[in-house]
Amino acid sequence: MRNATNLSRRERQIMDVVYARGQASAAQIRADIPDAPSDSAIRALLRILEDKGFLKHRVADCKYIYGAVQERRSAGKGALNGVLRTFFDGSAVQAVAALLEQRGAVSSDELKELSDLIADTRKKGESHDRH
Amino acid sequence: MRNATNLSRRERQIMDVVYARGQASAAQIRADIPDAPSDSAIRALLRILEDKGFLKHRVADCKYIYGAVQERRSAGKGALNGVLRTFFDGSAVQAVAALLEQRGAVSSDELKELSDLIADTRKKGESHDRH
DNA sequence: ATCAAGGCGCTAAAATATTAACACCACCGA
DNA sequence: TCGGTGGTGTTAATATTTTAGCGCCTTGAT
Repeated sequence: MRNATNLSRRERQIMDVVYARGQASAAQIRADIPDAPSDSAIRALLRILEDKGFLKHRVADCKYIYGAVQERRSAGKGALNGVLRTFFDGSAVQAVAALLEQRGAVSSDELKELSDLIADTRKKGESHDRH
Repeated sequence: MRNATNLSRRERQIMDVVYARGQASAAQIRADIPDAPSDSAIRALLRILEDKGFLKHRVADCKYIYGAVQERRSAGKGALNGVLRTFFDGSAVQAVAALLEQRGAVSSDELKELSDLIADTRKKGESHDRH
């Protein structure tokens, strides 16, 4: 019961909302879950997730504001790698291809950014090799 | 109880194995789950997933071989988009950046492929715009 | 001061998910 | 023929998850 793959359905829903929003109160989380249960049910889950070490809270304006313990970007990398492993044979190229083939999913501005990003990375890789 | 986000923990583990392998027997699935329960437990889950419409099976060599109903690539796109939404503000660029910044995650050959892929996509986008 | 509203934790009940035990069948080798 | 092995389904027990109810506290308005 340590890593994120062992979360129950409701626990996952809540973690997803917290990550998507950055941080959130119980009421906000409830609002973002389509078939959400009662307020106290949400709060019970929040306490459980805090016990398990996935969430932490701070008090602001007399409310608990919850945030994830693991950084968003780091959790995102983990999730991304999981998807790559399960659906794309671990291949970033295949995954990006799938993304690009969805018409309109990536704008031409974004394509330019991607292009630059990869060019930069290649440049750095070369200099690193030389070194 | 219709879409993939509503699966229980075991159900998810099994679907992941099936997608990762393409198709699998009960025994193979069991082998790929680290803390797997008994054989009959796995088979019970498999029948449940089939009832729910996520899996189908065929008989080969006196065994049931399970495969996903939704195509791998399509399910992969769904999963990818979910991760983008939750962790990367829906931005493909951010996600690819996260991927690239993991040292060694993407080889220089792969970088070249990505570069070509994006160049192609940009080219097609242009011609489509003109049309 | 009193009352309502909104937040919180605790707890036990209800609902689900997970599991193993058992029964059945086909095949194979002794 | 007679086990043993390796498949399968069904079922009922067990464990976990999910939930609402209740009581407490604080705040703000009457």
